Amino acid sequence: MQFTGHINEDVVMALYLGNVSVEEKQRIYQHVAECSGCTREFDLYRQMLSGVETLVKQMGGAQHAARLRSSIQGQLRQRQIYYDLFYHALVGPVWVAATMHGICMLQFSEHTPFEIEELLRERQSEAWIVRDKKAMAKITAELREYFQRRLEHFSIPIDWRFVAEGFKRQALQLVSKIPYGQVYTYGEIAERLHSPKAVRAVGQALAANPIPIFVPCHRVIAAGGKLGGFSAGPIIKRRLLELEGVRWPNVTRQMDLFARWC
DNA sequence: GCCATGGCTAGTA
DNA sequence: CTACTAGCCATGG
Repeated sequence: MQFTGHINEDVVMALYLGNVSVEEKQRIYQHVAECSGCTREFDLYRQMLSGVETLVKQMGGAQHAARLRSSIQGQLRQRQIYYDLFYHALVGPVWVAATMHGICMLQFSEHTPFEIEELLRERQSEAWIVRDKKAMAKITAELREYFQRRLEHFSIPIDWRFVAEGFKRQALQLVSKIPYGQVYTYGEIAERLHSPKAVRAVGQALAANPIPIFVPCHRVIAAGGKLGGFSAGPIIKRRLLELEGVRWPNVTRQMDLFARWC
């Protein structure tokens, strides 16, 4: 067993089974004490394992241990959220986070890792949150390609559990289908949600988009070719549209300059 | 339930 | 063109 810096299943299992040297054990415990993420995580593992012990005793055999172990690992994976920092000159620093179900958050502007973990924990209090460059590599790679204009469609699914059900989710799911480089107005989104007058509500829903870029709310603009708002500010919205090659009309031009879908 | 708040819009001046 | 309205409606306190 090699301790690589953070608590994971292998580390905990090794401790549990006694497969670590005394020095290594000390090193691990010291790290757990210093790293808030690991403290929390280690505690959860410990609770789980004590539960397992009880179960094993009750079931009267170690032969069940393997099955339980894999079942626990499955559950752990379900609660895991990985995150990492991405940077591009066009948008500055960006935090991205994902679960086993897909990408769940993208935050513009600078935050400390601690703040990002807080944000994630607000949305999923039971999550085990780990900064992991490797686990996020596919996502950051696709982002990089997107900003190099070499990628128009992300292959990573979206974890919709982080978006409230109902109108908000409907709006964002619809927006997620707008193709690269095309734009829609708030009114048109409202129409397609069968409540043509809910334009402001659409704005509210988009304002609460936890995953901009992946859910391309920047492709929704105001009526008459106006830019409309953006949670991270109009400059970034405009840059994203320009990156995607959207022809920017001045206000005198007609809406039909925009490409359409449907 | 009531009220305020928006990444809005269409109409009018 | 801009500026100001009065509607509108899903949320959150």
